[in-house]
Amino acid sequence: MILSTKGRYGLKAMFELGLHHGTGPVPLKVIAEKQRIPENYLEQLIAILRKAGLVRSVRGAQGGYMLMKQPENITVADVLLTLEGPLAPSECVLESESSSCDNAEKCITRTVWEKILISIHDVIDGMTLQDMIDDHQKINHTEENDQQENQNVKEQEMML
Amino acid sequence: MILSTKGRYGLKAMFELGLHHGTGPVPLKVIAEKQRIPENYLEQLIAILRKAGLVRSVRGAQGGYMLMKQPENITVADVLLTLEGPLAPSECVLESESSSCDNAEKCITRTVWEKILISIHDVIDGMTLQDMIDDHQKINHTEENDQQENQNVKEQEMML
DNA sequence: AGAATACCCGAGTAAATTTGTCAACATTGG
DNA sequence: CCAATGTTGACAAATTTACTCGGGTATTCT
Ligand code: FES
Ligand code: FES
Repeated sequence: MILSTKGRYGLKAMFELGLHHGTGPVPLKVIAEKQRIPENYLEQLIAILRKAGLVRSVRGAQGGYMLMKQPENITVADVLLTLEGPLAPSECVLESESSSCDNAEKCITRTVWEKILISIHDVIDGMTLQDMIDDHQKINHTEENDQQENQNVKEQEMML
Repeated sequence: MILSTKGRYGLKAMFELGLHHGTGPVPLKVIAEKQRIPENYLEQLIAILRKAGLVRSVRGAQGGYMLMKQPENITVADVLLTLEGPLAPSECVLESESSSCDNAEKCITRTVWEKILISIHDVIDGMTLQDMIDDHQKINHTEENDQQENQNVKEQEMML
């Protein structure tokens, strides 16, 4: 398994915030309950997201968290990279440390890691919270008005 | 970082075996030295690969390891999945346990993990050891002589 | 003002995983 | 036989994960 609970919980939490976007702050307890995340743990995760500028907080009674930007301007990559760090399969495909491996120019496995990295980023860079919300709406009730470009949905059953 | 050293060392080792394919068994010590892998550790890894039917061993003096199949019939996925287990970003996209998550109908993050999984498999299923060997030959021919300071940062930009 | 609500922060920690190391043994070639 | 090499299982340090806990601070409601 690739991701830790940080990334998984974090994306769930951000999605939950996206659902309530524009309707005031959402208390941590609500996020934790709805997405079934240990509240004390989520506290830590959302602190990271806050410091990264993805969410902002409102203190005091009736406070909570809200998205800092519009859901269409927050990508899955923003969330996952913030919480998990680089999703590179190996050190040598990180920008930070390009000289960690000794014979990088001859190491052919490096090109494998690069291709995996690019492939992952194709997915997570190209998907925003708004895309997730749209998918969710479409699944929950498939009537409604909106007829816009079907960009990436491929009608796979989401079970149940 | 996604992969552990198991997968990284393992793919290096398999690549090394691919280079020597058809020329008799390669001792563990040679693989370890050429790919700079702790020999005692590689011992464990190659045992896994042997049990998975990817390599076979020749005991005794002048013994060593060799690929069980042709390099073009061994994919990167074969190696990585053997050593790392499923590369799924989350439990819920494993065939083994599809009902592990309780409210899968509301969970839109699952589709994200599915897309990442598919994307990774597009890469690793479609690449064989022979592909890696071919790439290696090509690189050695083009920059045969000198060891230049290469900036691979350019390739990072491609992933957008 | 005072109480309730809710974020903020740093410590601690048990369990799991990773990344090896080591020793004894089995097999083969010369 | 002897040396080279694979086979196996045990052990363990270091790191990471996935939390828990306790006190502190800011804000709002009455
Ligand atoms: S593993 Fe990093 S360059 Fe080969
Ligand atoms: S995380 Fe598994 S279904 Fe949502």
